[in-house]
Amino acid sequence: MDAFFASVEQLDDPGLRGRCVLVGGRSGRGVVAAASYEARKHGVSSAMPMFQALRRCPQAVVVSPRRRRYAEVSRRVMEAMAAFSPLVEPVSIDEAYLDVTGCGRLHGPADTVARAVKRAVFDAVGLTCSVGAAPVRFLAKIASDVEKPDGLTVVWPEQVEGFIATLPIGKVPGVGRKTKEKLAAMGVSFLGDLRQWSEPALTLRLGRYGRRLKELSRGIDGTPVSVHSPAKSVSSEETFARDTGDRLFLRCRLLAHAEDVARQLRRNDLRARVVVLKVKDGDFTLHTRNTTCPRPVQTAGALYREAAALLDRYPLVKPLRLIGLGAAGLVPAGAPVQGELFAEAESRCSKEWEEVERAMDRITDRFGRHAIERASQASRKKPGRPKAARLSKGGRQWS
DNA sequence: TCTGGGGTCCTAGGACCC
DNA sequence: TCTGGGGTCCTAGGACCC
Repeated sequence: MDAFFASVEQLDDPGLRGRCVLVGGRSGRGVVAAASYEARKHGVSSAMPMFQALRRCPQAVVVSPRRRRYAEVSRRVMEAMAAFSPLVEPVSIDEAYLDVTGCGRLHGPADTVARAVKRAVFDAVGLTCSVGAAPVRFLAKIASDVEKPDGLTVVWPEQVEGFIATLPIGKVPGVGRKTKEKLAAMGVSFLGDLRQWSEPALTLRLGRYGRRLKELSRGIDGTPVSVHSPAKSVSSEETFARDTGDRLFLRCRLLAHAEDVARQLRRNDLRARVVVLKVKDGDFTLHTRNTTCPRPVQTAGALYREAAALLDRYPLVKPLRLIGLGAAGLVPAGAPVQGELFAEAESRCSKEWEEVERAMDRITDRFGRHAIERASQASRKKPGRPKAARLSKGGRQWS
């Protein structure tokens, strides 16, 4: 999709059409999640710090992201694509691969299909997208980027060799800043340049990815378009308005993230074997600490206990910029557990807490995010001492 | 005035097992 | 008699993607 989040905002609010729109946090420490094409003309791009973007484009309207809305539009886009082939692989909220191998008799040649897909997407959601078509997956992706917005680029089989010969190496998916630097030092500027290099030489310098690049340079990409890929991890994190070393505050935020992650686990009927604590120092160095649980956990309480223990063992030499909690080693919630090996009482206790948290989900779904909170979470959005928990007289507002 | 949040995959060392 | 070979799991960091 073209400038997806920004385009959705312009779609929903006609007052934003034709204007510079930046979607992202406005807290001073945020970055641009999406910039409308009007804003891009002023040198703004996504992932740019918001303050920089606003310096380049002071007239821009900053809009907070509405993830739910984008997810809804995304779902309809994916459905529109599914009409062409059962093989649709969403790779992110605004991008998907479509395998139309063997659909020629039904839909016609590649450019015809591509045009039809663009039309179907526009009819479904009223937004433009850019489509790339090629004999192999990675070239289709690169092609989709050639002409934007509202682009359509086909790399026909007989064009593949020429396309690769002059393709800047940095355009290849997986070649980022570091790899590009390494390759530049080797005298490689275009994907085609890799033809001079032997696979062992590339593997020596780039590891497993060297072999992959060698194949790509020959136009070979065996990666299939696969529909089903279950999540391997879920997480929740936040960057603070100001760096902090306040352990009480950090623990409190950790609990909030534990609740968020637990909600995701429940929604997807999963448990986690691994709990990850993520912290970023004021100087941007990132650290993770993880622990493998004796049996998979699902409740916020259990996630929090593990993460808090990791945090307690983490020496806070410098104040932290970010804290996050992740869950990995995901297993289906119904998967068998060697329950008998654990104390009966402990098992019953965690079962009861799972029930409590599911009840909290139902209340949250119905009455909103802050309809119910743990007492320890009330009034704890900033560093400092917690205020006392309270219960209002009518009993309608619980903290 | 200060660089998000959510992911995936790879690497590498150490513990441990047979 | 101075220490193999193959495997898995765990942990931490890093590159990369949208």
